[in-house]
Amino acid sequence: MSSLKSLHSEIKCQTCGIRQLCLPVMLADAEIEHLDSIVQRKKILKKGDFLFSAGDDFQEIYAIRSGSIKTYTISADGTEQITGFYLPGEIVGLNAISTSHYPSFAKVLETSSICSIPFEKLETLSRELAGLQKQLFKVLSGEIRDEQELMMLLNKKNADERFAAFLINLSTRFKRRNLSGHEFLLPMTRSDIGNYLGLAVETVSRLVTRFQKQALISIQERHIHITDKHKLSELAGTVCHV
Amino acid sequence: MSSLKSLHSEIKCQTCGIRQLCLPVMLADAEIEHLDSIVQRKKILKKGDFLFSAGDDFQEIYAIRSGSIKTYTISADGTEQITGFYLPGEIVGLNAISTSHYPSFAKVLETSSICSIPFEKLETLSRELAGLQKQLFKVLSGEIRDEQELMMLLNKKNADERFAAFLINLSTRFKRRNLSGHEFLLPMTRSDIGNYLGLAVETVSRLVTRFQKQALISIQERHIHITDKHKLSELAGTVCHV
DNA sequence: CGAGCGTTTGATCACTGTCAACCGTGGTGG
DNA sequence: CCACCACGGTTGACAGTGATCAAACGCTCG
Repeated sequence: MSSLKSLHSEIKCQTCGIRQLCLPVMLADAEIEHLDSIVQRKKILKKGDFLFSAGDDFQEIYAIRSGSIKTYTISADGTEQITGFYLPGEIVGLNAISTSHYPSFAKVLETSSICSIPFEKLETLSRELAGLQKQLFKVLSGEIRDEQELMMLLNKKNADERFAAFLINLSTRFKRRNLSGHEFLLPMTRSDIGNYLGLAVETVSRLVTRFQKQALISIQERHIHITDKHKLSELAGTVCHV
Repeated sequence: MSSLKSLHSEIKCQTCGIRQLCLPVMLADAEIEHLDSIVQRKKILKKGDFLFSAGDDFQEIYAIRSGSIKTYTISADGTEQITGFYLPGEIVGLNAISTSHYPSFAKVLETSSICSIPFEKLETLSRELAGLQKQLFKVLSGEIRDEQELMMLLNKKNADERFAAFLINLSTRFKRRNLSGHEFLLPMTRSDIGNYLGLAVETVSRLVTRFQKQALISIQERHIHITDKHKLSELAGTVCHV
């Protein structure tokens, strides 16, 4: 236990491998120390654990250090709607600020290491550190923007284009984390993908097989290899930057 | 001209009819004066005018005083996607913070009075006024949340439910502005509605006529009267709070 | 080893998009 | 002043994409 604690206390924003993706990105070393002093490391969470549930009191936001999370809401009639997948360096819980209760569930998709940040303290600190405030605004604004892009996707694109866009998006995000953008592990099930993209599981499954036949990708279970990123990007209606 | 100027200078956050919906909501009187000092009143804008276009340098965010705005993006293949409609007291331009360029167009739907707020100054001021910072965070967070709700709508609901939800949403927002929630003017065309909801114009038109036959609403041109809010809410999959 | 979940594949069907035609209105120019 | 056009809106006929229903298979985990 003490060894575990010492292990955790070794984790610091200053030395965190993904700090350039996370809140510290615009801060000087001395400022990062301030931020670090209010960040709490959490235990490692396992698949199926909840970061928070809809209705819980909003106290903190969460930064993913490793692993992945899905957030989803449940509507009156019980249907689940996945609102996002979160990768290392991304912040979860921002949609709770406006109402002081989390409006969604956050479920861990695979063993993950999470930092929790008390939001009141973060607010206070960001009044002292202009760079921190700026970054917070950027993260919030970026999330709005991402969702607007997703809206366009759901409104105007067919199944092929949605799935292609989804894969390209994931690829881009993995790459930004210095992981391969061509070969990675899907953290979510086909069913999750379908739910997120507004498609039936069966449709996603058919897309997987068809995209393989068309030599755009090759998949074994969750392990995906993007073999023709250019065509995939074209399909997605975005420009390929590799 | 001087009379126009004096007219404009009379407009102040302190006495603005919608200040309890807008940024000043959590501020003390003295603090509102600070805010007011950085807010610029703009000329009255007319239908078809642009607040900003995609690609423009991001300098300021805009608060609607009266009238209405639509924001939309244009994708590579030229299709337009409306991302939101904005009513008095709502803030436009927040999705530009993360990239320093507006990612969308903002077009005026009817003669509107708009306040513009230089964002850098607002950022600085919000480091002094905790209430202002809090409200900014809330507005940003609220926008994320609204969009997630919209996502659910686009992903999981059929045409009837989408249109019902759209009307209920508008009704609620008008009511919060002390306008009638039962009778109001739609600021946008059928085509806009369809674009926003991911439906063809023809489908929207058919919905209008069918909802009238079902005695849920009655519409003359843009003038809508919600006659059975309860059933409409049920259809929308939300709970009716009237 | 069995149960349950995740995945795949096939057959069918319906919602909604697309195409087409038409009406009314408002604006423009000859 | 009128003719014309552009635009917003409505209605009908038809077709296609993707949902739904059904069944079967392979993993994983208790």
